[in-house]
Amino acid sequence: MELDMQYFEQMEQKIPHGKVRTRFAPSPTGYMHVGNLRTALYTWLIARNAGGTFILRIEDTDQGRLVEGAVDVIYRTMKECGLDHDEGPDVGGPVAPYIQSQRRDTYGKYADLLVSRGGAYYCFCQKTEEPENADPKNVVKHSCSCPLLTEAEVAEKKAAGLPFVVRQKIPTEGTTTFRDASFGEITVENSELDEQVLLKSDGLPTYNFANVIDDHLMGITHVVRGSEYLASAPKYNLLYEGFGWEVPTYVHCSPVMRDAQHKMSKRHGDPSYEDLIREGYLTDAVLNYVALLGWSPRGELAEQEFFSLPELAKAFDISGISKSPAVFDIQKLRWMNAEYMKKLDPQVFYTMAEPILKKAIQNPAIDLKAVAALVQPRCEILSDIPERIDFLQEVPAYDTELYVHKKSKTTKENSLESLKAVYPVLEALNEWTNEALYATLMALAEKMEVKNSLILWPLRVAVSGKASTPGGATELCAILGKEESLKRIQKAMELLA
RNA sequence: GGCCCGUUGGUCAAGCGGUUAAGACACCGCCCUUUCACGGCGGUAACGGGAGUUCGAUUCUCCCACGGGUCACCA
Repeated sequence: MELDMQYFEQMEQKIPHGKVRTRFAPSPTGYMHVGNLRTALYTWLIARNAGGTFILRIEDTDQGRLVEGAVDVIYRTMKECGLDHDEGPDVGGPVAPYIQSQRRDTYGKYADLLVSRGGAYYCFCQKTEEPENADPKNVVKHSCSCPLLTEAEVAEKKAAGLPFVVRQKIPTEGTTTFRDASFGEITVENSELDEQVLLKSDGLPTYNFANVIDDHLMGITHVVRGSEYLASAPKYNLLYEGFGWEVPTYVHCSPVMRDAQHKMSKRHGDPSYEDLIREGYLTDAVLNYVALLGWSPRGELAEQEFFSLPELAKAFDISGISKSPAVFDIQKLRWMNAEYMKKLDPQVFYTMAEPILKKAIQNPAIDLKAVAALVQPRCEILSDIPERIDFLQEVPAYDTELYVHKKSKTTKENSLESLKAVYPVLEALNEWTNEALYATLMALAEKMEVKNSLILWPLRVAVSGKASTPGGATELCAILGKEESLKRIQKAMELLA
């Protein structure tokens, strides 16, 4: 077999050296898992922290799983999150192409190279049947006589058009050791390692092979990935050794769990990044939360909870990555999201809330900006808004028991009396602002010699029909306007009578 | 089942041989108050178990238990 050594030389020459280079290499599934997002974030952070290069590579070697438009989801998500890449399919780069399906020839050539170096062999055996139904207690490693085939026999079979795969050759004795940046040194017996397929019969590489080739040819210095690959890492090391290449730094990350024993999964209805955004979470909050889910800052920053992306880039260090799986706590994310919402510039918040407000409130007399200001500190996620403000559109049917409040010492009876006293006073009020309303009602309370709450509680219930509202009685009246407020008080009095 | 990895309160976690074992979310209580919320203050709650090593182990070693990962021509 003839090998084009010049080709390999050319490829080697393209590889950039001397700088940290990381890559996020998703396979296009159509959505971004929270775990994936975290891996992408960490990978980006390692590059940015070191002033290195961040690369986006698409791993689409499984032709049976192609999903329409899935690559766009990746671009959009990365962009939205601010995880910009320096090299990738869309922006190009020195080691293009960045889509694995377009690198098909490369893998084939390197597979041949590895065979010639004794690290792999052509295998003409039949496809392994139904791995899912196999008895896990009785798994057998692949073993066949194909490695014994002479070069002439191989050429003959190939010429005859027999389908074949390329399999990795594993030493029968000894051990293989590799080092992971967070897990440390791990050693396994070579006899435990399977002679895995590197090149499939369709000519495309398996993930295991494509990764090693691409990571090397792209000059990747830090390989960041999920810990599910920890067990196969020794095989990658053998591959690097087989080629005579330098092994990159591995950074394996433990999974994000939905509970103590299950990973987050789309199948179980756990939210993906897009789902969270659709539910009204803020990208920055999600990123902040996810960053701290499995990583924590050291030293001075150990107490800090809020990090912007640049702050994370500055603070990030691999040693802070946790080895054990972390349970995703939506409650804490909600809290963090609420904190981000509160800090938002009111104008920005309004822009985000506007479509929701418009949908919930059709009454043109209501100032949506005022509503936004009221609701901003009182919702944890954007989608909380409708239920908080629906009463502005229409008073919901409510139980008059709402008027009974121990702390305010209100009863249905004294509430009715309060409202009766309030109505004419407000009817006579011309300046319809929160301040004027407040001052007026305070004066009324003083005159009647009752506690503020005896007046304000019934009024708030009367205009909202709710036990809990964003803002107090006078704020609500101010927003509703005089006519609507009086109408609602009138109705409430009828209800109480 | 083999191999690999992990194990600090309900959750995220700090700790890297000597600490009253941080902090955050959640929960509970109190205060503030124009309800709820916000805010302030405080509280409940943890080193999986057993042997070592050591003057001293949450920190180091080993065993066990539990949990996870992996064992595909999927990534």
